[in-house]
Amino acid sequence: MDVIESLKLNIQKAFSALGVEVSLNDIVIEHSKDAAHGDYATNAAMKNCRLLKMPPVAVANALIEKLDRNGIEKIEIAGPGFINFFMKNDSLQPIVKKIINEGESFGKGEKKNFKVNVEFVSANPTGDLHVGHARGAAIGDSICRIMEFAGYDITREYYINDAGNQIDHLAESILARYKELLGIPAEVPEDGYHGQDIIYVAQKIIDEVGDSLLNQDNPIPFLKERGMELELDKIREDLKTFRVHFDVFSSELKVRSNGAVEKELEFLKDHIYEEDTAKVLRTTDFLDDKDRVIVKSNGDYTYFMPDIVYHVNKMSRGFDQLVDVLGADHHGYINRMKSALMMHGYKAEALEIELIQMVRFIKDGVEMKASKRTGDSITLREICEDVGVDAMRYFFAMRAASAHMDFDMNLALEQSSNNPVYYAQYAHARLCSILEQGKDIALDKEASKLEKPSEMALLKFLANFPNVVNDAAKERAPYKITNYIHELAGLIHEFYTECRVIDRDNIDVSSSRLALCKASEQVMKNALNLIGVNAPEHM
RNA sequence: GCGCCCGUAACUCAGCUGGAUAGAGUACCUUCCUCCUAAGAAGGGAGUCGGACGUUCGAAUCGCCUCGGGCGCGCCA
Repeated sequence: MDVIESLKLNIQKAFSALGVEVSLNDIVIEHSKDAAHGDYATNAAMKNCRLLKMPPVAVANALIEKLDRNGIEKIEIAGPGFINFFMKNDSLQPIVKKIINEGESFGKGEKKNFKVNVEFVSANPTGDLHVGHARGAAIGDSICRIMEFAGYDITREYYINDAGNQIDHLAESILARYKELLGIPAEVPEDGYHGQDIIYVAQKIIDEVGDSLLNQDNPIPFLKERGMELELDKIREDLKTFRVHFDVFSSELKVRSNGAVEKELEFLKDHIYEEDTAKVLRTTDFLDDKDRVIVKSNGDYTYFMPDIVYHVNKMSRGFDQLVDVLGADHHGYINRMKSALMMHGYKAEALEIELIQMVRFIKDGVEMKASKRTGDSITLREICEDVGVDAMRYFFAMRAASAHMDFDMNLALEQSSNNPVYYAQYAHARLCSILEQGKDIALDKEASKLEKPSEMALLKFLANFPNVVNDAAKERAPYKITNYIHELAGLIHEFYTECRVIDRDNIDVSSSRLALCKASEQVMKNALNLIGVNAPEHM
């Protein structure tokens, strides 16, 4: 059991001895920010003073009379009623052994037997992934890594909107480029795609089938299918570079096949009314503030209709929860989709939507507008080449998804050494270097010689990693991992500065410190992996 | 007009299930490499936590109001 858990139990028992039962969840142990406040502190006395009908400080005094002093050096009452714990060194040292033994599993949560489907990116296969997709990809993938590590059963899913008319526009655009490349005058339609990648696709098709399409009455169906495949291939390639993989690619066409939409309409009929000749879904019966048209007067479906089918399809595959990672401009969509699922008897919580706020890319003080249509968008590929995948992923994982963010291109492009990702990676590389040089010295897994402030601070922080993982998973908040990484790097650098690790005249201490290096290196690597950033051994 | 997100140091942002002196990076100013990676460390200046009221032992954090910025509110996708 870790130190924090045992402190909680200790306090709970003390409350019992005073005749009050307090839930473990109501006892909060926090790391003291200031060393003068000890190693750990609790506000339990203040929080529960009403139960005992005594002033906070009196409760604190009564509590500490009842506390078990095992492993505790000193207990103090401070301020308005905080109880500060000063731990004995040997109650903090055992974490080193635990980390080294568990290795890359340290921090993993228990299997939760809870299946979650996370859908993210889902960019239309009509052009290269651009930089606007990057944040969603980085955060979506990090959420998956963190939740998986915390013990959830995760399926990563990409939804391909291959049924809409954007695929027609794609085919027409490719056809125009195809003709151009063959020397036949043609123009990309106004509402088509004007990006460079379309020319690439057209060339690829020429390589495959030559000019044979010119003789066909209607080459559009072929171009739709082949063009989409080629676009998807590029997207998969870019995602791979970005260290993102998907378990499932779902096709809208497939989801809609076999009359699935008609069946869904039939299922929903009690919630549908007609207005003129359109069909409207009464989502206001649930969470929405407005009813939604699902079948237009002309008989076409609105985009909402197949999306309902898709979400019901996902639920029917046995997931306990769906998570959609969407751009913040989709927030109006949350309640209508939840409402539709509730018509199927699912709880509102069955679907959670993670909104990703817009990123502004600033270069030379001017915002760069990324547009797929105009062709002058910045692609994910080129920015990864310039900035590097590590920096991109770290940067995006650094901020809460809900926060608007500015991406300073100049900083990212010109001064990569200023990027905080290097601070963390450098800490890792330093440790690796020391471990390499001290590899002939046996590690003292008991870490019995650790006592310096920077050593003890590091120990406490390492021990907290599993809690941080759990919290980040529960909140679907990768930035909490990134914050942890940053702070851990700081503690490692402080330790490095204060404590000379390899000292051939003092092998005992070296041995303990090397074990601490190993444990710190392991936790740093585990944490970086959760946000998809490499932990280099040399820099 | 209605709804969602945001407003914290010069800049970019943490901190928000209420807790001790509000933090980090960048930028600026001092120090520190005969010694395991100076892509580092130590220290300094920098704040009416947008504003007002309320809830209470205690509010950056919760509630209401208000101001400012972004985004939604289609028989578009």
